[in-house]
Amino acid sequence: MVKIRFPDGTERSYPDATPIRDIVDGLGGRLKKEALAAQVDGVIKDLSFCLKNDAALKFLTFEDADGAGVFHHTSSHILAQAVKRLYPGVRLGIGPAIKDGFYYDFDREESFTPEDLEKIEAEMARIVEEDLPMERFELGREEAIAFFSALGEDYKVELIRDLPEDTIISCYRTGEFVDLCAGPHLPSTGSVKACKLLSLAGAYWRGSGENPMLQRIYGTSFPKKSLLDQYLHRLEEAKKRDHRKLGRELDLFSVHDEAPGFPFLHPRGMIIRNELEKFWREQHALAGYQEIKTPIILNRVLWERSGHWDHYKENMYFTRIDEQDFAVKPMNCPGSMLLYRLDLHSYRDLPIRLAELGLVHRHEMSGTLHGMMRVRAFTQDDAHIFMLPSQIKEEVAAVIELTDRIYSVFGFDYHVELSTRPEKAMGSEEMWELATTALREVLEERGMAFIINEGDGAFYGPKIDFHLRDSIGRTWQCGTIQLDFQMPEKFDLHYIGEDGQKHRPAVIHRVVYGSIERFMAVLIEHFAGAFPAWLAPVQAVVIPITDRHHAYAASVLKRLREAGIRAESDTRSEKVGYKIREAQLQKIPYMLVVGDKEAEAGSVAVRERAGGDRGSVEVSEFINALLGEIAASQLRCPETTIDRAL
RNA sequence: GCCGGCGUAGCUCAAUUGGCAGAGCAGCUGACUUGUAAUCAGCAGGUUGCGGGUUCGAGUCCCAUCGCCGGCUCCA
Repeated sequence: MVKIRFPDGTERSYPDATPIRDIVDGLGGRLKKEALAAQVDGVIKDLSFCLKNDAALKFLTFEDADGAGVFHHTSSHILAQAVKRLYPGVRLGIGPAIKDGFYYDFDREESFTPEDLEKIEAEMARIVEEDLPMERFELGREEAIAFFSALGEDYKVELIRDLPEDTIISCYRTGEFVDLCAGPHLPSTGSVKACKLLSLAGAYWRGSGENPMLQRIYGTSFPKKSLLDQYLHRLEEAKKRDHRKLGRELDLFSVHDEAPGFPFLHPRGMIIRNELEKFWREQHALAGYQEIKTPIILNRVLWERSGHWDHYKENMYFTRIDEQDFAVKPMNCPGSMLLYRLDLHSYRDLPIRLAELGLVHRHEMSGTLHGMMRVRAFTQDDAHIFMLPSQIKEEVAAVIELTDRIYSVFGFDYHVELSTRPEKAMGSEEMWELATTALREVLEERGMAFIINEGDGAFYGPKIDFHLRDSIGRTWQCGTIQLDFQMPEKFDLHYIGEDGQKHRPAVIHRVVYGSIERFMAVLIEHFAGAFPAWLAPVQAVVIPITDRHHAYAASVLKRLREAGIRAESDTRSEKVGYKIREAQLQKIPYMLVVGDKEAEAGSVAVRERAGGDRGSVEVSEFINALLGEIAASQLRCPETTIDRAL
């Protein structure tokens, strides 16, 4: 007998080698129908898995992220099987579950077309209809290689050869189709009721540009058609928040064929940007930063010294001035280093925090450009912190706090990644180890969740990255904290220590917004264009009912503007409904309707963007309320910031 | 940069097997003087991304190029 413990704490005994499926069938209820797989002592297993030892057992349904993963993974096998049936010569790459779906990579001479996808979808439906059981079996290493070699599946053979020696090599069979796979899987193909292939894309084998490019088919699947429809609807809704669409509709920015990757900011977009910068300057002054500005074009010699010439040249733009080579800066650090080096620094002066809203240019590959999210010129809200080695952890922690505070004003959720030494790196292994450990310790001491991004550090040091989510769930790196022992060496920076000797300072490179352009893009999608009043390009619009109210409207507008409120008046000869509709579509926070009653009472009839008609109030009352709202929403001057600066 | 898809009026989209480039919204003009999400009428708007080719004839087919979209790679 084996003793099985369930999540609710109950325990039951079953005969040795009872398949999990029998247990769930015995329990009956909702789970009997919905269980897709199970966690045995935390390890995900097929329902056909036989329990031979005492264990904690948790059933997984589509509601569980792991359960959905199993469901999608099985869907990807069905996709591969359908493709093999329709196009027998195709060789298989890999086909994992991903967030909200799955993909499979195929190697085929001809390109798949959208029509092919329809055919494949239809064949997948047939495989689901056939309700083929998913049978797991294991092969020895040589057996497996022989098996997939015979099938001509060279990529699978390559995968097997690269598996660690002690790996159990398992395969799953559905009807005539067998795929190399660690599993687990659904018991059969029948439960994948609703399946949709979404897109087609090229993808390098094993993610390396050196390798051949395969054709990747993306899809998603659900246990019910209604869930699929819901998902597709959600996707449609999310696309309406796309910053490129809202940027045009709200007249915030544009991109032009004449300048790919270099967005133009319109007057309304500029207001948002200026508000962001204003807020940023306040926060950084409080946190003890000083602002500088360094040149955009600097001599080649500087870039050779900093290492950019060797490590970053392919991303840089160059020019010649008076027969000398210059480069347009892709980063702000070298300029900042020059400034630090200008003076002699005492250990008592450290840390020195030099902040710069620096415009950098990078030659990004054309295929990667994306609205304002990924561009070729952007402004980093940069800062370089020069400090004693003993101050590293404290300063890193302070930057994390500042970032968290600023993000929280916007209501962003974010996740954190720690990126380690890349292949093309400067400096010794020991230095990297030291720097990486310091960053890791700060994160751990603060109890922050983070994932490790192996080999993704900057060429001069490891980094902590803050990622924000766009409207359709893609994440974009915004804030980053990079620890650097290289630039101080390269630029021979030093400070005079207590002992009167020269010592090497450590440097942190950091950004909070990341790039103001990208941050604005994320912001637009986050608020779906409906900005809080402090950021809204137009905070209030006055709507006179008829021409005879224009004079009063003008007087209200004047008072609003004198109070520092960004306001406009809509004096077109249109009906109130028309003007309101327009203002709603422009997502203006407040609409102030003025007619006879208001003109007489010196009031405005307030309509809130979100809340609708709020009735009439005195003009001064409205102004005070709005100014109060603006001040409150920025949560300025929290005590912790002031403490730190002192 | 690579793979696939797409470029028609300011925006959203039509145009049959290759056969006269069109609609709504926005814009302009006029009328209407309006009380919380679209008043009516008229006018104007185009070298179909750009450049070649096939054809009696190309928005439509072919080639090349630029840009955009979705991915891959890379990155703030």
